[in-house]
Amino acid sequence: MVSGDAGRPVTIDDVATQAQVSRATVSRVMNGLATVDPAIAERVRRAVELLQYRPSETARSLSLGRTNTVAVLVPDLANPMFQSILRGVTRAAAEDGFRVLVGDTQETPDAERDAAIQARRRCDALVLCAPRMGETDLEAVLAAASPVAVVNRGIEAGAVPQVSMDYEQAIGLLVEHLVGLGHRHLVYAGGPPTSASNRLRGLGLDAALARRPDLRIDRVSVGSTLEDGFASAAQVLGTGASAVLAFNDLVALGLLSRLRELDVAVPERLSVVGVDDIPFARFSTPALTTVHVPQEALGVQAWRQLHQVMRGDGAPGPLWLEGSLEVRASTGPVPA
Amino acid sequence: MVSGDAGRPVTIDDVATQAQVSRATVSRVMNGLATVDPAIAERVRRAVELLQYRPSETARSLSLGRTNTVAVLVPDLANPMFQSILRGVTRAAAEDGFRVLVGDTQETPDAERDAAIQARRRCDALVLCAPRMGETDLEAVLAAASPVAVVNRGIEAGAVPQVSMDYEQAIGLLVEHLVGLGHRHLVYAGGPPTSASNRLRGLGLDAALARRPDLRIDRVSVGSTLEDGFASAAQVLGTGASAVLAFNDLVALGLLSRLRELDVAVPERLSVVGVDDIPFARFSTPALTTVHVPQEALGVQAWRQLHQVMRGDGAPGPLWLEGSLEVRASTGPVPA
DNA sequence: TTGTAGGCGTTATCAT
DNA sequence: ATGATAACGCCTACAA
Repeated sequence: MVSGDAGRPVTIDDVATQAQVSRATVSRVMNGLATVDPAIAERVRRAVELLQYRPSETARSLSLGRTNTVAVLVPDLANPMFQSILRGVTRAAAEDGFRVLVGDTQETPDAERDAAIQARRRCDALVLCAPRMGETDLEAVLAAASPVAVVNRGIEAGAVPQVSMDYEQAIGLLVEHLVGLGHRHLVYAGGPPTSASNRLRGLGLDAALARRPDLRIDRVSVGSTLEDGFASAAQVLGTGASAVLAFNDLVALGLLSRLRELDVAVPERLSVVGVDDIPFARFSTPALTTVHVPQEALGVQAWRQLHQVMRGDGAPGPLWLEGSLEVRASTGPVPA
Repeated sequence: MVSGDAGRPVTIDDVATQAQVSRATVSRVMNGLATVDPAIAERVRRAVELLQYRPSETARSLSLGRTNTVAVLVPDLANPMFQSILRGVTRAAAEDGFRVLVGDTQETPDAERDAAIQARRRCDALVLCAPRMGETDLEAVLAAASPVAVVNRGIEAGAVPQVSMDYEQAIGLLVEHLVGLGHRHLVYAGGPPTSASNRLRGLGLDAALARRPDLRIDRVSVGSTLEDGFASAAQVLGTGASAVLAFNDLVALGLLSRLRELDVAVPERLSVVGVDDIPFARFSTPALTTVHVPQEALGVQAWRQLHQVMRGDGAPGPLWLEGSLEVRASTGPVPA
């Protein structure tokens, strides 16, 4: 696709002619293959330089049967979470000489299946981030688009590489922290009902309740954005809880903003925690207590697992990444 | 790359055999080309369905001479600005049937040139976001990788599609706003010296000074991140200015966080403004006065211009997008 | 309307 | 060590 001065792309044939050798030799030089007479190799290199020859990746792909490209499909490119995962995959894949083709399904589960199959036609592998599609479609995609790695959607299938954040554990850390501060009545400001990661958080709450029967945890459905958090204040305060577990940091920060408007002192009257540890969490007022989630690592590990499968080194088991508690100023002792 | 049950990818030949027709006919049916006998077309479609045939995009690309893919190169995938641009390009390009290959040069100007040429080999076009490379390299890339669109780097070259944010105008809006509140001594917390957009902001300051000779604007070099803003408090306060213009919202919010720790009342003692209107600007304490920048539109317009050139409809002139003032709570009258 | 054959640019096999 | 030649999978004149 890169053209010379004439406008017509310069091909391997042009170089061969210029250097007075065969295409095969040019190819060998370009790929550093086999042993080529140094003098001839030099002649070829000069011709390459002279003509500004760049091999066609498309032709190479066709001949080699691989594109050295991996597709990453996310539900929403605007979500900081998926941006981080995308960055992780991009950087990790680059280390192995792979490029990334990005697809954004814009939160329309119906489009995911086709988008996945479609993306896969041009790439050697696929990373599926938090797919929203149904179980049946997902299985079909996993079969049709293999090799595929799945991020943040716990699935049963054994042979497919997958890496997920252990939100159940994350919630456990937060509940323990709050309990340690004396809180006994909590409220969970939940995320999208269809989200697999929201389900995991719910399991974390269940586990916490099982451990501490004296605990009360109300659950309200809020959403996943700053706006959702902002709008949830009344609902959250209505429960009378002394601490709120937000679905994520965005919700927590949105809520914090509204609480300040309402003159609800945090953490004196209400403790607030989030999940993710996005960069802003440290800079809010008050700074947000949260669980640090290695988002970019999710992408990195997804690629590593995928690459392992592509090399034929067998399928690794599901990988669960754990978070760590970041105690900041938004949590404090339960009000007397 | 999608394989049938046998493991071997199913090709157009397999379908032709199955449907008892020639490859050409299968191709025609797949592309809805020409007029094919309905009965035969149906036979082909059944064969396609039966064999789960998916044409090889690679082979199509080689034959057609285009990939229907555009590369987007950004200095840093972690920067919210570039994420928005990427999203804009991805969505706009998708409407025209194009996919996006993303590249992250990780803020290493030396890597940009090769990355650009490299990315372009697999794609039909290239979007260069705020390239950090030198003028010479840039011109070389523009020539070698055409068609290229450039975002947020004002360049002289006339024929290349480019769209940039008019930061000069943005700064003008902010200065006028502050002047209207009575401020006469401002400080600019500047961004990276090599950044073209930082230079534009400087021009905005110059223009404002030209309009209002009674104004004093100190300039300090701060950076572009939350951390940079946080760390700049002493430097900023040291100037004695009554209002600070931050390079962007990140810097402004980081500064806000630190000012709160220092018990410097905003806006009572110091007014603070940013640039970008990132989602958080609305939710900080106090909410940040800033200029709304249509970041995603930058990406959308870049694609539109690029696509126009690719269609041979001629090169559009440079496009400058303008921001709009968002007055919030972080600015107020100059202290008595 | 359908089929035949050549070409897209590269790599890889096999002679030489 | 080098050069023909045949893939790779698809599209598209051109011929029938």
